[in-house]
Amino acid sequence: MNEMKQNNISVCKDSMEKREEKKEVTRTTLKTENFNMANSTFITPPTTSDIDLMPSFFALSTTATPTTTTSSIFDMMPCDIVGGDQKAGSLGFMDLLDINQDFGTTSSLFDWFSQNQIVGSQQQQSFIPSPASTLPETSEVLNNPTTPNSSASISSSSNEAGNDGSQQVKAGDQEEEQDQDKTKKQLKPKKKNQKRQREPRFAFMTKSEVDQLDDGYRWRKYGQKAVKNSPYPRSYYRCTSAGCGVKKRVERSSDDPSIVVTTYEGQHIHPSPITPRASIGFMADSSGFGAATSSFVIPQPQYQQQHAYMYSSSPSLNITTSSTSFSPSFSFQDRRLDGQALPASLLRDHGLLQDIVPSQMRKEPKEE
DNA sequence: CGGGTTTGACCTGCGC
DNA sequence: GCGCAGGTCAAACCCG
Repeated sequence: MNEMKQNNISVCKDSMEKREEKKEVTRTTLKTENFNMANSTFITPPTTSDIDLMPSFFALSTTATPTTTTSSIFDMMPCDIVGGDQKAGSLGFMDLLDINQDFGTTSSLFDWFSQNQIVGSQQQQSFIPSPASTLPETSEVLNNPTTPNSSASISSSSNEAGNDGSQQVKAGDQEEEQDQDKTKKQLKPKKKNQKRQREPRFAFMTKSEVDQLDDGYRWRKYGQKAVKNSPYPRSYYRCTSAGCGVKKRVERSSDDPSIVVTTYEGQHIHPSPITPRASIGFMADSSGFGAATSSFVIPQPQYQQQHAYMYSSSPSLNITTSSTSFSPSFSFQDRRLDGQALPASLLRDHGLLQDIVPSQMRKEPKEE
C-alpha cells in the first residue's frame, strides 16, 4: 500500500513536472488573451443528488476557428460541423444555436443548458427556459473530441430513479447546508444510509494544452490526486467567491493527453467576478491545434435513445432525435456521430470519464 | 501580508 | 471487514 501510494505520488510529481512548461504557457496565455465569458453565471439545477446520471446523448458538433491560443472552455464554441459542412466555421456557438435569449441573464453555457433543459431528462424535453428549481437535478456536460484538432463536446444528464419532487425539495434544503457541510465533513460522520449529495455536474472535454480553462470565475486549487490508470493527476478547484460552493475537477485523458476534462459541480451564486457581460462571445480555439473542432455531446435518457446526434451549424438549430420524445422548440438534424461522440479510448477511461460518460456511451459505437 | 498552490494525511464510499 | 480509489483538508510553502 505504501508503495502504491508512493508510486502514485511519484507519478503525480512526474506528471506535474512534465507539465510545468504547460503551466507557463497557461500563464502567458491568460495574460495575453482576453477570453471572457461575460457575466458567466453558472447556473445548474439547484437540487442535488448522487443518483446516477441519466445518460443518452445528442451531440453538437462544431469546428472552432483557429486564432490564438487561449485557455477558455469557450474556445471551442465558434466552430464548424465535424464530418459535415466544414464551412460554417464563422459562426459562434450562440449563433450556431440560434439563440436569441438574453445571455445577460442566462449568461453562460451552463445557464443555457440548464434553463433550456438540454440536460437529459425524463421530463418533457423542452428548450423553454425554466426556473432552476424545475431543472433536472444533475447535469453533466461532456465535451467530446472528434478530430485531432481542438475539440470539445458537452454532455449532460439528469438523475433517474428517485428524482421526484420531494427529493428535489430535500436536495434543495441540503444544498443550503452545503457551506456548513464543508466544515462538517471531517467532523461529522455521515449517516450510513444517507448518500452524499452531489451537485449537478457539467463536464467539458476540451483539446487544449493548458489545464486550467478560463470560464470567468476564480478558482482555488484545494487538492490534487493521482488518477488510476492515468499518468496525469486530477486537480480539484473550488470557486473562491465566499459562499459559493462550486467546484471543478480538471484532469487529462490518459489516452489523449491533449484532452482536458473539466467537470463543474455546483451552482455559482454570484456573477462572474472577472468577465464583463459584453465579452460573452466565445473565443475561437487557439490552443495551437490548428483548425479546432468541437463536438458537444449532451446525454439524454438512456432508455430513450442511445445515439449521439450531430448538431447542425445552420443558423437555425436543427436537431432531430430518432427515438426520443425529445421535442425542443428547434429540431435536431439526424446526423448521428456514430463513434465521433467519444473515442473508444476515452470511453474506457477509468477516471473521471467513467463517472460522467453514460455506460452505453462507453461501449463501442454500434453501427446500425 | 494576503491569496493561491502544493502535498501528505485523512475521510468516505464501494466492491470484493 | 478490508483494501482501494476518489475526494477533501490543512499546514507549509510560494508569490506578487
